Amino acid sequence: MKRSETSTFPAGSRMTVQRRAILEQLAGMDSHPTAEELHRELRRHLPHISLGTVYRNLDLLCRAGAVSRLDGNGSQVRYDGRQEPHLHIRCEGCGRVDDIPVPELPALQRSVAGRTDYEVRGYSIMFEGLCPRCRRKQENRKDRR
Amino acid sequence: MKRSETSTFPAGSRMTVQRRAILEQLAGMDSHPTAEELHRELRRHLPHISLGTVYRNLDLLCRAGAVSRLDGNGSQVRYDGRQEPHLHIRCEGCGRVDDIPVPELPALQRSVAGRTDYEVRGYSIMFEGLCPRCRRKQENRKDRR
DNA sequence: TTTGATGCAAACTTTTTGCAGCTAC
DNA sequence: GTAGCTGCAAAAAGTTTGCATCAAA
Repeated sequence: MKRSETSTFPAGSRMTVQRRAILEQLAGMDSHPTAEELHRELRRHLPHISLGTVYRNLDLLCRAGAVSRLDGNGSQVRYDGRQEPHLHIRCEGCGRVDDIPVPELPALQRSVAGRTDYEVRGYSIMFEGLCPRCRRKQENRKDRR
Repeated sequence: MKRSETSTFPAGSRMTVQRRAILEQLAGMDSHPTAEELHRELRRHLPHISLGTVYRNLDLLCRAGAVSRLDGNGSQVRYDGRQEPHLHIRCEGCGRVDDIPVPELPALQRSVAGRTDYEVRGYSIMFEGLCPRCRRKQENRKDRR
């Protein structure tokens, strides 16, 4: 989710080896990993890091505004370390999620704020479609028939 | 999720008492119920309808395009029977989800389609904020301090 | 030294699934 | 009569949590 407000890292929290690794791993991946994917990658250098620790840190980082949570049609939540306003598109074929930068998002947010009595704080936009690779696969399947 | 394509009800599927009830119940609720809320309501007239049946039907109706699935920051999925292009806003205080009609959505979809190699099929937009009631609650809490 | 964080495993919540019997067509 | 659908219950999938121990500040 994109947040309009700026938020601070929780006071009194400690920078542990695991927390730093999670932050760096997230920053270094341009995909949008699930907690389990992240855990699998992290274990290559920290073989004993637990899935619970990954979840606890992701939760803390989300609340701190350093990471956003991408819920979508999948069953698992995905996490995103980027902060600039952008939206997401999920492939219905393989489940991958890509970023799309779109300049009209701030205008959309203003428009929404003007049409509701809610205090608008942020948003999460997920498009759905077929990625180029899955499009090709589908074409091939059609041709074979 | 809003779909751009028109979709047909699955061929060979049967209109059972339970399926009709689910469709009618969804159409009659302007909230966006979870599977469990729907199940609870449905049981008032069909005391033996099972949660599994509700899930199976919601899944079928989603694939048919008659219903859309609202994933958001909550743990449970919510379902929406409306078909016109609109977006959603979830209250961070109480979890309720409201609709907001926004005229710029088709333009946004065109813009996205022009910026990606995906075949764009639909979208799901969730804003986050505080509903008027929860805003008031928060104000009161501040005043008391 | 203090207390926030971790690893582990168990618990929990939500959703899916197998199966025998039922019913729409 | 056929095969799609149902209720029930068990299983699966994903996430959270309790607790003893560890380690950052």
